[in-house]
Amino acid sequence: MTENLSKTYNPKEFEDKLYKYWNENGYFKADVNEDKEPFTIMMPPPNVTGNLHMGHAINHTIQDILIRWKRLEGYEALWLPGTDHASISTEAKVVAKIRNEGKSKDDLGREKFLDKAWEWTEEYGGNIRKQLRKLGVSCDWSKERFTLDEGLSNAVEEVFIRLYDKGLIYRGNRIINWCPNCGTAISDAEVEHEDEKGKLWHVKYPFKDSDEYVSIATTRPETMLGDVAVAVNPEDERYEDLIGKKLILPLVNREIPIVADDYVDMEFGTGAVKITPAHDPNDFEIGLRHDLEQLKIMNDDATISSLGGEYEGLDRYEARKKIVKDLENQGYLVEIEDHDHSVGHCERCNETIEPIISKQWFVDMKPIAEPAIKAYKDGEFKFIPERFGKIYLNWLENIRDWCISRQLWWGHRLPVYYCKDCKEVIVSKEKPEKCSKCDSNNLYQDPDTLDTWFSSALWPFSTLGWPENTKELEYFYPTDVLVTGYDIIFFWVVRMVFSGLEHMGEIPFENVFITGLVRDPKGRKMSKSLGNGIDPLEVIEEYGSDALRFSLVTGNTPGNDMRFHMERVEASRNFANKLWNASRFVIMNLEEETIKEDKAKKLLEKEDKWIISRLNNVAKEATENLNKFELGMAAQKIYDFIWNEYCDWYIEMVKPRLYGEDIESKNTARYVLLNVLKDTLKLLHPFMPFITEEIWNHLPETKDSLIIQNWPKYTEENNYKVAEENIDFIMEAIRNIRNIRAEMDVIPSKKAKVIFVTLDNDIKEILNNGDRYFKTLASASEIEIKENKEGIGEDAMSAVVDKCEIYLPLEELVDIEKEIERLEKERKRLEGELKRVNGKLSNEGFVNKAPEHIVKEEKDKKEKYQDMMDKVLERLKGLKNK
RNA sequence: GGGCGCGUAGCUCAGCUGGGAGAGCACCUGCCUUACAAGCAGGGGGUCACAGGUUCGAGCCCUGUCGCGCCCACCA
Repeated sequence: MTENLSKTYNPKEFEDKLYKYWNENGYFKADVNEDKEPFTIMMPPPNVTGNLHMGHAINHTIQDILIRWKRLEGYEALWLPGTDHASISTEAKVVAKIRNEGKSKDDLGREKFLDKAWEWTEEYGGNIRKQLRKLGVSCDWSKERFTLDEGLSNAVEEVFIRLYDKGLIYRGNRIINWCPNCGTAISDAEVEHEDEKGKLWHVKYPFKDSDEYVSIATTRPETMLGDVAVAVNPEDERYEDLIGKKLILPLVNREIPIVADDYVDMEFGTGAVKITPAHDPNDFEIGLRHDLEQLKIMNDDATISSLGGEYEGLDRYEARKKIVKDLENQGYLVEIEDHDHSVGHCERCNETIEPIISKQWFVDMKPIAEPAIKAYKDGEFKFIPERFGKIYLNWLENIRDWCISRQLWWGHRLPVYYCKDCKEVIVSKEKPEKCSKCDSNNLYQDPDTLDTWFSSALWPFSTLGWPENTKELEYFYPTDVLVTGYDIIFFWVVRMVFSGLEHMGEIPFENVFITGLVRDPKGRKMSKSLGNGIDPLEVIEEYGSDALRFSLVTGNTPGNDMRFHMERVEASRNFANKLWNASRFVIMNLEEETIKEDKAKKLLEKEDKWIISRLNNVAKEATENLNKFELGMAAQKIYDFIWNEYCDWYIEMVKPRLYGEDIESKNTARYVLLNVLKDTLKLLHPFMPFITEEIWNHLPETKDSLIIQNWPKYTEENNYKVAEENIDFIMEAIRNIRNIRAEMDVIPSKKAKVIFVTLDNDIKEILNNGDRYFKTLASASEIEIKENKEGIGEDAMSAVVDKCEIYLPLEELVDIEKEIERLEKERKRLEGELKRVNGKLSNEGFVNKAPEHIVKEEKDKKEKYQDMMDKVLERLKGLKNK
């Protein structure tokens, strides 16, 4: 006998306490254990200085459910946590901070800036860890990693060097995406394209030696300062004779040639394109083909460079204005057209991206992408849901080289050294003593750092000790599931796959579980700028972690967005409360005397077998759902079982035995109540870890924690089909009696006699031993079983169920009109059913082609409904004759 | 320009390989029945966006239409 639970469910009383208890007892830990199968999840590392939001909440809840479930199933379940240094966003925050102190990055210098950044990281870095604990995440904190820690930094350098040695990393002048605000290059994935209303300016480019001109169109007139040619399609008859001729670039007065290139679309605009190799990716390519000069007319802060002549120093938009005005004044502007086009913005700061030529480091993606494409096509890993595989493939199949150098300080510095004397490039982890080519010791390190995603791409193996061949790496890699949002498939999933294949020779995970976005109640994205974010911690504070978790995984499916409604959290909380009280009931009914399992099993009654059988099947189905990553479905089934079967029916059915005199029957009921509850707690534990553990610890004979119990398994022995059918009949009969009472306004507390009329021996058998069900659950004063209606007055109320009629003779009643109305409703319902069934059965196609068991089902139904219909009609006839 | 998702009860959403339309909330009626009013019992409410097709049978598969949303793209 144990102490009972407190009177009301109050998650605050135990959630934090239990988390500490689990953690301190080492239940979250996983280590190499050859006796067990590993199950591994790598936590997508949140930004080290970030705060918990709903996106984290849903992701981590899903991961925790999977880990807890697998742990219960007996796997060595590793969930490895960590944080990401998030170079660009952390650096931006630190820059803002020192700006508030009146200084700039350059004032401080690199070293002091990094000191500040580490301070910042330490100050804000703990938050996310604490916040995650509130959610109940059962990850192995002893293995926590940070992308900038020593081991991971070593892995990053190792990868850089290996790829460089293989010729897959190179340095070159390319068009990159430049964010003037962040002051760095960014990758294609970090550019967000938005359609904007813009203008298309048509400008005359006159021929050198005639009054004729070519009209070209541009959306960025300021780039004309860097024009070095005009291109036309070689097939274009309009320009056939003009190829090779020279034009004079307006305002600049530079002589530029007309070149022919297939890229030019004859249909668009005038069919002539200005070529600015330093400021447009296509022009860049054309420039290479035609050996054109690259004139970089813009500085890193988006002002016009010294090559821009009189426009030098102007901001890009001021320059645009002035150039348009000047063109107009000088008669070069033909027309201005409205033109919608897509403009790239910095994913971090939303600044308009400037495509600009720049010397950066790149990863040669084609050879690396191919194995990643093949691995997916070969089914080595899969997406849940599958459709995201298309997105993955589409990205990889159209991939361009990855710009990995960033003009930032917070991050992994490139392991690259340059010789000042001979310009030799030396790639090395340590600074070499002298130049390998000219022996000069005049060496300096590349100031740039690597893209944050370069290090997170290695996460699945760098965290396990790579490049060392550790036993952890051997045991836990590849991991089982990655849980992440669809918004970072390109940033991260893709890069982990090709990195895993390249460096480990194996895919990093077998399944990628894609979660949708959690939106606000109106369906908008939660965002800081809208201020519509809902703080998971506040929800936990009010309703408890279990309630939040449960509402995040029910009622939605992988990859689909969901709206967050507090009402749903409340409903989940109510469910927790329901379970809490049911458990209180069980505990308060347990007494000293217990019953041995084998004896109890011999004494099981119908309802005992029924609930055991139902639990058995729910365990089976929920497990099947979990195996298919259908977490919401699994949760729903467990919910329904607890509330609609265990609470609403089993507990109620068993009450008379608990309050009765038959000790053995009483003890058997206690045995079943307790053991079904225990298994139920195990099933629910992954979803609602706190409440289930708390209840578990209050149950007798539960020495160890729930978190390390065994997951319930389906057994044939616990499958009681007949008991299920019997109890189904009883429930159906009770529902009918209740319905009569409710519809006919018979006060429920008032006891009434119930008469069953049946010729069916099985039903007689069920009823003979079952009057206690009807006495408590249907408020029957007594029940009588007859084989015919003799002696039952027409003024009794009645219902018809399968193979049985039910009568409630009530003296003071009876509103016959109302009773007729009720029976008419039933007649209509049966009529509908019969029509449908008869329709099917009279269809030759159906009878001949449908599977046999389906046809038989329909025939059985027909018989049943017809029988019920006959009885209803007979009753109606009798009533109407009165 | 290409790709994808969604449209089911008043609201938010489930519905697995095609075989009698579900849940939660809201609503109506009656209950403070010694686990739970965060509850119990009963009830109303749906041409599954529309139109075709395949099939004995379609919410589910195919084609098209309409509406909403998302992603990708080097449209000067």
